[in-house]
Amino acid sequence: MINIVIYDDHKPRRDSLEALLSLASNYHLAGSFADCLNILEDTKRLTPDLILMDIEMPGMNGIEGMRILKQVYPDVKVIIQTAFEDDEKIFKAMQAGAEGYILKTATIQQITQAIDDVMQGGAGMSPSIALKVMRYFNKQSSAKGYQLTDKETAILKELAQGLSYKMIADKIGISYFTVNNHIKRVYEKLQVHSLGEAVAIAHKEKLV
Amino acid sequence: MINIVIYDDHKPRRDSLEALLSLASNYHLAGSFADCLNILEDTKRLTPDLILMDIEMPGMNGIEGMRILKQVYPDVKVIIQTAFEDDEKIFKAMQAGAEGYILKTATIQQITQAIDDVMQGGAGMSPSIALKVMRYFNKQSSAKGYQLTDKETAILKELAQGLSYKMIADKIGISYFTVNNHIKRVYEKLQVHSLGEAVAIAHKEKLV
DNA sequence: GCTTCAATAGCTAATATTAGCTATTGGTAA
DNA sequence: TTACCAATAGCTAATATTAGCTATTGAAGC
Repeated sequence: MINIVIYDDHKPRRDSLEALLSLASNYHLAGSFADCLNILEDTKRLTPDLILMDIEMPGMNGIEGMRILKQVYPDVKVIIQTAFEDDEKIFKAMQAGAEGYILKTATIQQITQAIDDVMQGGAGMSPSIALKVMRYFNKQSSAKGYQLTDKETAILKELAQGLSYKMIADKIGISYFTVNNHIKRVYEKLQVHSLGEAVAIAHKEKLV
Repeated sequence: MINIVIYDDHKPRRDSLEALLSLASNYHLAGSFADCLNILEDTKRLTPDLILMDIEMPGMNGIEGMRILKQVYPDVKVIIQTAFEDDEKIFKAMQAGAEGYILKTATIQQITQAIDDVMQGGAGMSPSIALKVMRYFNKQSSAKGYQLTDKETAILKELAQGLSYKMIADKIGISYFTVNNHIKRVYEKLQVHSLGEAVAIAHKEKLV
C-alpha cells in the first residue's frame, strides 16, 4: 500500500488525481493540499511514501517545497508535475532531488507507471523528458565548431585555469605580446569580448 | 518499418537479438557485426534508422564507434547496451550522443520499449538508469562547500556568463561599487585572484 | 614558385579588473 | 541589547585586459 500526498493549487486537477488514486487498490491518498507551505507538518502527520507535487503554486513553488522537505525527509519520494516541458524546471527539480517528473498531460497509465517506477527505486519520467536530461550531457559534446589552432586552444586552457597573460607567456614560453595576439584571435573565433565569456565557453566545450 | 543494425562481439547474443527483431513485423534487421571498425561504411551501405550497440567490443568500443558515427550521421539513433549499470559508462554514452541505454539483462519487452521510445523521439532507458542520470545532477549541485551568499552566487553566475562589472551592476540593479565588493568577497571565499579562476570554479561546481 | 596562414613579436590607447581601504543599514543570533 | 554580518555604497592606485594596428618566419597546399 503506497501512501500518497498531493500538492496542487488547481482544484479540478486535485480531484481527478484523487479519483485516479482511489481507483487503484494499492494506492492510498493520505491527503491533498493547495499549497506546500506546511509541507513539513503535513509530512510528519501523514507520513507519505510519495508526494505528487505541482510546481506552480501560490506562496511557495513545488521545487522549493521539495527542497525543504528533502532536507528533513530525504526518503520521501517526490514526483514533480507541471504543465510544460520546461528544461530549466526539469533540471532544477533534479537538482533538488526529485525522483520523477511528469507532465500534466500525462495519461493515467503514465502517472501510475511513474509512481510504480519511483516506488521500485527508479526514476519516473517519460521518454521525452528522459531525452532532455540526456541532452543536457550531450550539449557539451557537440563541441568545438570553433576550429581553434593548437596554440590558441592551449592558451585558452591556461586562461580557463585562471592564469594571467604574463603567466601564460612564461608557462608556454612565448612572449607576452604573442599571448595577447593569440587571445585576440580566440576571442574573434569564439565571438566573445571578455575573459569570462571565453572561459565559460572553454568549460562548456570541455576544452579543460 | 524500422531499419536496425546490431554491433555485438558475442555471437549468441547477436543471434538472440536477431531472433527478437525478426519476431516483430515492424523491425527489419539490416545487418549485424562483431565490431564497429567499419561503422561508417556499414551505415552508408545499410542506412539504419537505429543501431543497437554493445560497449565492450574488440578493436573499438561502442561509445567510440558511436562518437565517430554521430559526427557523420547525427540522425541515426543509437541504443547502447552493456552488461553493467556502470555510472561512468552511462555518462560517457550520453555525452557521445546515445539516445538510449539498456542492460543486457533487459527483457524483450524492455528492449522493444526502448527501441520504440527512441524512434518516437524520446530516450530509451529503464527507470533505474534514468535515476542514475538524475542523481548525476544532484551530485554536482551539492558540490559547493564555498558557502557564498545568494548575491555573491548570483554575481558569480553573471561573471561566468561573461558580463563585465558594469553590466552586472545594471542587470542586478546595484551599484558598480557594490558589484566590486561582492566579487572581492567571492574571490576571498574561493581563494582565487582572477576572473578566469573564479569562472573556472563556477563551472566546475555547476553554479552556472 | 606563389599563396595562405599559424605562430611569433611588437606597440599603444582605452577600459576593466584587483585589492586596499571606510562606512551605513537591516536582520538575526547570542 | 549587543554583536555580528550580508548587502549596500563609495574611493583609489596598481595592474591587467581589450582591441586597434604592423610585421617576420616557416610550413602546407596549389
